[in-house]
Amino acid sequence: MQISEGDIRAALRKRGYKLTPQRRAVIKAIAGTHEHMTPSELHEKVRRDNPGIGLVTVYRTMEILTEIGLICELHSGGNCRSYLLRRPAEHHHHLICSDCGQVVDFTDCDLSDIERRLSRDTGFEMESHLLEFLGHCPACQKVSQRPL
Amino acid sequence: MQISEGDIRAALRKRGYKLTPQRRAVIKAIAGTHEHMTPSELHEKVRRDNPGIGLVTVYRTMEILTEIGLICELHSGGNCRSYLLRRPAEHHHHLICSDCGQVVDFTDCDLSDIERRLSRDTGFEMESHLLEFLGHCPACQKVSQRPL
DNA sequence: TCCTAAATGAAAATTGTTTTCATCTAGTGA
DNA sequence: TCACTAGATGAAAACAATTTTCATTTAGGA
Repeated sequence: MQISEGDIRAALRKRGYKLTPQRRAVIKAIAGTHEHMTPSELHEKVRRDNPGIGLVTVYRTMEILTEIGLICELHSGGNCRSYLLRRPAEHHHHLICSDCGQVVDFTDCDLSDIERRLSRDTGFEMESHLLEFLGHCPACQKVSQRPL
Repeated sequence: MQISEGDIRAALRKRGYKLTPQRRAVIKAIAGTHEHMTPSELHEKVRRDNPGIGLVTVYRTMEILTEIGLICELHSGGNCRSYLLRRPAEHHHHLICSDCGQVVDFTDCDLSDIERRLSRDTGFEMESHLLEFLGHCPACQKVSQRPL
């Protein structure tokens, strides 16, 4: 785990947010895996250790963590709001296993040439892009090939 | 407009679906623009000419049209379920104006090399990918630069 | 034209998300 | 260390999006 609590505390404080036990619990839960989770999945996970925490708090924490840039939002696979701890600090993309939800980050795909060309051809002023790959990780491939 | 009613009828019939007046109205509404629309936006538009049509029917029609491959789903810009008439038959991507919703299709971006390399490096079996660009179209840039 | 599987719309049910509000607390300053 | 206050919390309500149910209607084949 490369993110220390101190870093988080500093990032929160910079914007006037407090580091509460609830937020710490939510962060711990999302930092403990590299699968993406919806707010309710995360809530369920958080509740195992901290039964008192409400779903609303998870929603609110996700909002803040996204703003701070500590987590990423994923879109593939139907679910519009699935969250993931941000690992590489720099711009990167995701390769997602549609079976187990595991995510591989990759940074070595540069779309800026394409972006520039598209911008030139269409006159669009570019704002952002969304790139995700969806597939089956090696472990899940084995499982599905195993005879029942 | 490159899709004829005959094509649609044939595509529907092939899977045992009927071409009802309601479906025709929904298809007409989505084919009349190249902006992406959510089910309720589409519903609103359809109702202008056909007041009786229910939102449920729009949902059901979207499902079928997606299955048939007549429309695409867009993800950028928060909205998870926004639909667009499919124009190029072949694999393509979208460049979306985040102000007016206008969409430009582009086919000349081939991710298959990247996909292959990623697959080789990670052992993933690739299933699909999601690529969208978000920006401001020339017309909307002008509007926002105009002094108030 | 008749018949039947499929489609429809209204309403209810379900699910996901946001807002409201009374209460509580992290973190600052004395 | 303590008191204070802006910010955070949880429960409940409100709101929004989506799906299901069901009685009725209808497209399209026989």
